[in-house]
Amino acid sequence: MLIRIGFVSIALAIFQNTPSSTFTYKLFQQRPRDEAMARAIEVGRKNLQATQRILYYNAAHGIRLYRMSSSLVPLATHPDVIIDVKEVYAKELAAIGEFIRKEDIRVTMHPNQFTLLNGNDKVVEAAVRDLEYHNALMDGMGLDGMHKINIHIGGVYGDKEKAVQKLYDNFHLVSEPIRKRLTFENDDKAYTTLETLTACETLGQPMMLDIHHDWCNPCDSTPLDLLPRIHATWGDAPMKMHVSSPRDPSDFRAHSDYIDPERLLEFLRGCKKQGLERIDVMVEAKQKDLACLKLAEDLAKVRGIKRLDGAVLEM
DNA sequence: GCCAGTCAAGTCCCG
DNA sequence: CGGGACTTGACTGGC
Repeated sequence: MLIRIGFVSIALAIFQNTPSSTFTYKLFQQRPRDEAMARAIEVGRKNLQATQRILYYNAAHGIRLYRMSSSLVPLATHPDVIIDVKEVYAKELAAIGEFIRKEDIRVTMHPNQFTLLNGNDKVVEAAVRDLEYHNALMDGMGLDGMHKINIHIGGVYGDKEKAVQKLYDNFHLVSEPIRKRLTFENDDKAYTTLETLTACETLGQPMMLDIHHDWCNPCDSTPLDLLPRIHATWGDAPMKMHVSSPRDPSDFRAHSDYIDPERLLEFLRGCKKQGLERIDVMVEAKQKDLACLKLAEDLAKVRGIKRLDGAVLEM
């Protein structure tokens, strides 16, 4: 079984290279419109350059899974601003996409917690706009449907069944190109693995298993019990999952600096036993790329696991 | 150059 | 129903 490990957004090993520089609406309003617009576009370009640099770093370190920042282009979806990212950054996006394909890196994006498809009309409208923005970036990179955009089921609003039904009812608002990329992740408080899986099966979208969220918010079945069904939702695309470790027993939901390989290893062994040929593991840890490489190093010490590259292993 | 406060988003809990 | 917590990294302003 091939295991590819990745990290989120920023490479700490690179000096002063954030892909998430901001330009807030408050500041936007304080300047003449033309100047403010130019500034927003410039910040976006800087973030894309930082992203390109991180991808160089990933290729050099054998890291073939990466979640891009969701704050690449500030204010791109703000109703009063709106930046056509595919047009404005056509050259930059094409170059990044070409590099991603050449180096066989799988990229994903994860709109923030405020992007939900089951809220009120205004919330859903903003969420769809946000998904279109994320999709436009990946489209501009010329990436296929293996590169995913991940969100959560959404709010509960006092009645989970009704709230999930709202998601189903709203799903027609999500365009076909976005559906090719959209995954749903179980969360640490509201929607369990089984509830998320059921929604994914109903909608025909892949399920992103977050194993730490499952520990925080378990259901009657274990992730390994549900693995055949979860795996099936991915179709032709390799299955992807999230892992993080609790920072502290008293602060269980928060992410720690690095990943404790033990509990993950137990899950990976179960995956191997069930015949999975490949799994992509996204590390969510404070130490980002350093935690990703450390996990690869730790897993490589385990008997039966071979490190093929920086963050690529064979089990 | 450091530290505290601000910003942005939507939900959920408390009063 | 209004306000604060939650979350996260970047950034601003005071000293």
